[in-house]
Amino acid sequence: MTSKRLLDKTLAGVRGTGAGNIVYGGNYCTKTNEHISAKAGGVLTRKKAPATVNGFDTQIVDTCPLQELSKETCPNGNHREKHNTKKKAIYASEEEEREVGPGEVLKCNNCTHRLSLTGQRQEDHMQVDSLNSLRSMLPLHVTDVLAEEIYASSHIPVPRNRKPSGHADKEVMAATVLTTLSTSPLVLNPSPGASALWALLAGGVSETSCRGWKESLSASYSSSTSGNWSWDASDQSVPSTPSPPLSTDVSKSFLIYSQGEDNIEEAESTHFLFEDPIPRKRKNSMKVMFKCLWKNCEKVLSTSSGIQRHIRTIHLGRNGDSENSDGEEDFYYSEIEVNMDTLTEGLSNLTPTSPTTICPPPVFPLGSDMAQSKSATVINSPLSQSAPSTLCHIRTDHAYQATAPVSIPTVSSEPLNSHSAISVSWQSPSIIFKSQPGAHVGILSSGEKRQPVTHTISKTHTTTISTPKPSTGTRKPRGEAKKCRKVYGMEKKDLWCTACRWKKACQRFTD
DNA sequence: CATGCCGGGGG
DNA sequence: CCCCCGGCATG
Repeated sequence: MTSKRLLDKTLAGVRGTGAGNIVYGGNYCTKTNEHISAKAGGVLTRKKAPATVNGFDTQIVDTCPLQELSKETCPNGNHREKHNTKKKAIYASEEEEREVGPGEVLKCNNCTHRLSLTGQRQEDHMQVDSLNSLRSMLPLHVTDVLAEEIYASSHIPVPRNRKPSGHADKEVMAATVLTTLSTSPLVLNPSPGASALWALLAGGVSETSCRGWKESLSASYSSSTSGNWSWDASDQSVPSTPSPPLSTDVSKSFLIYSQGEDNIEEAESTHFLFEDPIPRKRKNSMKVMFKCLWKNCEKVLSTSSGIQRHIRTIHLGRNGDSENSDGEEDFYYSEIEVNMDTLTEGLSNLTPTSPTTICPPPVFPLGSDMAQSKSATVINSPLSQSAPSTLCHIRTDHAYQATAPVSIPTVSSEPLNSHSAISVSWQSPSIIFKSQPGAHVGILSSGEKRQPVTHTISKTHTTTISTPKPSTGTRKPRGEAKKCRKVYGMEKKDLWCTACRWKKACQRFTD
């Protein structure tokens, strides 16, 4: 390849990376998502993408801050899935995309955000200025892209009123952005390149030269990051195949983590997933990050200064530039070692607790609630988040993962439908997994019974999870509804439903 | 104790 | 299957 070409590629890669983050999150959500992300990514080119799709993406991007974004990703993915066909087609015409070329549109597998270098997205107006400032700090093109992407994708919440004043501020912003970014995309690939990136970030963005970036990026992408898979410009095949990494072995590890629930299935068959993955993933995935401990703030930055700034400006309401801090910020953040994988997961939910944090899931009883966690856990153990109103302590230990397998079986009973896996009741906003309620679940609970609790809830859960085997041992608690016997009375026994007559569980008045 | 059901069993 | 019932768990 010509150097030029290379360059382009690299650039593309960069972009892709940016976008990738988010998408990645999506992946985590579910296996399905992986496809989605890939596809979606393909599609996304703003120009070309169908309005619908676009709209969707855009919306998300614009509207949500990083955290939300991550959440949204999943859903997004779903939607996308729906459109997949379309997308596929689009993807198919890679050529088209290609034509666009690096300069013009960012293409990544991921999608979510592709910006034109030239133009900001309409939505971004508000932040344009900040963006610009950011840009100035970064090396040339790449920077540009990066920044934009970052912005676009993560939308770091920056006080709008706060205008970047001076270099310092800019730096801060940049740092913030980058950091944020780190949470997302880069994280995904714990490749050397990534580290380089990190280093860069930490060091001060502006310093690095384009080249350096490129190099590192390219290196990371080409080699270790199988993850980038999708987006590799050269790799055209990817698009068509939704599931990215599968083909490569590297992907293996990726898969495991990335494909959330679905993995379960796989996991089942392949135990190695759980047993083995941990070590593997750890390899290069640990990173030191700084997490904001402020209540409800899950911000995690890669640099201490960044986090300090964040705290200072966002939480303490001090001036961004006041470089001199009394050190108060120190109280509000902590250093954490983040496992990239985990992070990613977190990304997907990015909820309250930072992505980084993961609380080991409680034991899983068979409770339905747990089930959810199970599923999640099984996969990535993202859910842990739910619990953590407080943060559990950071540093992820995947110990619980070990447990995961156990639960799997249960879960597995579920359908392996595509996305199914996680249906998550976690529907809370944060949800990660996409749940498409429809199909997969459901049925399990059928006759089996009534769970004492509220129907709604129980239903959901029940469905989601495989119902703990009711029959054996545990008898279902008596239903509340009046049964035939009570309703009709012994005298009218003939009116009873057969089940009642047989002394079986009433079929007519089910709870 | 009345119910609701499970686990069996006979036809 | 269809019918029944013993018996246990619950409220």
